[in-house]
Amino acid sequence: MPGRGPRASSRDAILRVFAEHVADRGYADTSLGDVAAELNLSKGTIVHHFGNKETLLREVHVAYFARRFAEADFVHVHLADPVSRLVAMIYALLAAHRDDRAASLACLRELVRYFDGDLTDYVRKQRVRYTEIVVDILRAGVEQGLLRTPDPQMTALQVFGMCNYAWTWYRPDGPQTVEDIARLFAHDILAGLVPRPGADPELDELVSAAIETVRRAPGRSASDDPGPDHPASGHGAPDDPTSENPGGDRAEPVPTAP
Amino acid sequence: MPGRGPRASSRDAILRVFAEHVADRGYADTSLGDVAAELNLSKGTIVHHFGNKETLLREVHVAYFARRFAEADFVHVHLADPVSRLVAMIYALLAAHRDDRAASLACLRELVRYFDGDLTDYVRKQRVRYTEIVVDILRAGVEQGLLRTPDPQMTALQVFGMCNYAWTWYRPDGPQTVEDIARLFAHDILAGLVPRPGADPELDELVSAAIETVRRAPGRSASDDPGPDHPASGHGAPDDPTSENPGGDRAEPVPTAP
DNA sequence: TGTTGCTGACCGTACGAGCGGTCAGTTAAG
DNA sequence: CTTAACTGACCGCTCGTACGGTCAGCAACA
Repeated sequence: MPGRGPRASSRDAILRVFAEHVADRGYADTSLGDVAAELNLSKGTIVHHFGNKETLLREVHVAYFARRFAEADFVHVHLADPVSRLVAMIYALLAAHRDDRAASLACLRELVRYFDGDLTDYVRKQRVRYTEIVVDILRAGVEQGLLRTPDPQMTALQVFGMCNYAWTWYRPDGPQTVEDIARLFAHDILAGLVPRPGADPELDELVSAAIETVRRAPGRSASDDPGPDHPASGHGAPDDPTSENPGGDRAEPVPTAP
Repeated sequence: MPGRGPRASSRDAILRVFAEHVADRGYADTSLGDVAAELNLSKGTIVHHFGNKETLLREVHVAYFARRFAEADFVHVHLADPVSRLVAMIYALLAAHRDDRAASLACLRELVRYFDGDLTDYVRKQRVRYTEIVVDILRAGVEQGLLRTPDPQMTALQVFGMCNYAWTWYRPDGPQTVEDIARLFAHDILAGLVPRPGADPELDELVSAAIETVRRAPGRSASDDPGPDHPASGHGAPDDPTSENPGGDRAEPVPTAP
């Protein structure tokens, strides 16, 4: 127990346990009382720190996407060609299931809560921005003749689906490692399931190399590593979390996924 | 209002409205009182018919899978080769988002409730069986040299993911039709995103033909058509819904998805 | 050095709303 | 008359939230 620590802020701990509960039970079935009890805190303390339950979920979500954006930045810095970047994004999305489990599941389970304007527009912007990163990769690949798709937006949703749906079946102690899964998914979607005579072995190497690049990224494997302070570089978070887009229209012209 | 109809069983109406509420709000946030009010019924009536809330969800789930199994039967009867069958299954899964919206969303949203033994083993068996249908198609394709994947089980999960995740972004009034989406997804996963010189145009025809076959299936377009009484043919439901597998182990060796 | 006063993390209780579920009774069809 | 759909009041419970109060640490001041 924190034992009324000397200014020991319980914020992070509350956020962590709350995310775990949401990941395991879902938002509606997560009780603040249970979270408080697990931390030997009073329910009132949680309210003191965050105000209400919804804010907790929002903070989990914002932090999760900050980590994903930092990851995307890393990918763009260390990998140049669109195909490698796409593989890396697939791997990153799948690896989050293992390395950022609680937040990943919490966000994916409760994803639908961000549709009806329940949560801040900032969260919506994060989702749109993240989707655009992958769409841009696909579009660049098509322009360079390295990829082929008549609708990058739609294909991005396909990629998000095959990765994000993993939360329903992926288990860290399963037979396949995340790297195995990423390699298979990337190969399937890049080379296709229909075999062709002139299948180039270079593709397998490219896939493995891209995965390895991200896997060896600094600040990995430490599961409770909150990641670098996500410097506001290329794909940094849009605007500011505190500013409530005034008069922002609720219409969502382009579907987003992650 | 049904006006205390002549033996007019409200069962189906309750099930329908309940599924819609779960699809829109999720199971935990669905109130039996709200469902009853929408039907001008008393909450007690719902309990009278179904016993409790969990049973309602289970019945929605069982009915949903019965429809999917009937669909899979149709596919196997009318399409012979594994590639066409795979395309048809992709299309069927996507089309359910449009033609069987409420039940699809309800099942996909609350999918995770079937992991911890909350619901009957029968529901679990349905999921496993459905997964096996697609795995078998993939395996047959590999054996006949028409498909290539080192791990049919994993690839099946990939396919389920890209289809089922559509519930998070698909809107019936969106720019693309379900047929467009299915065609794109099928082509992407079959031919791959990396273009190859000798891309055969036959594949596009095969994809379109398979989709068209399922689209023209009898008993379609009538949205509230409960479908044929899913005759217990090849892929019929496993065992009996009422029999509670005694001593069934909770272990789920192979992950399932839909 | 002693004291004073402020800040903020934290507690404990209370409250009101809403939930799933119960049950005795009513109504109408067969 | 029997049966079953249905009602509406009711119970027990859980939850999010509100709020008054406690106490440790710290800084300013005498």
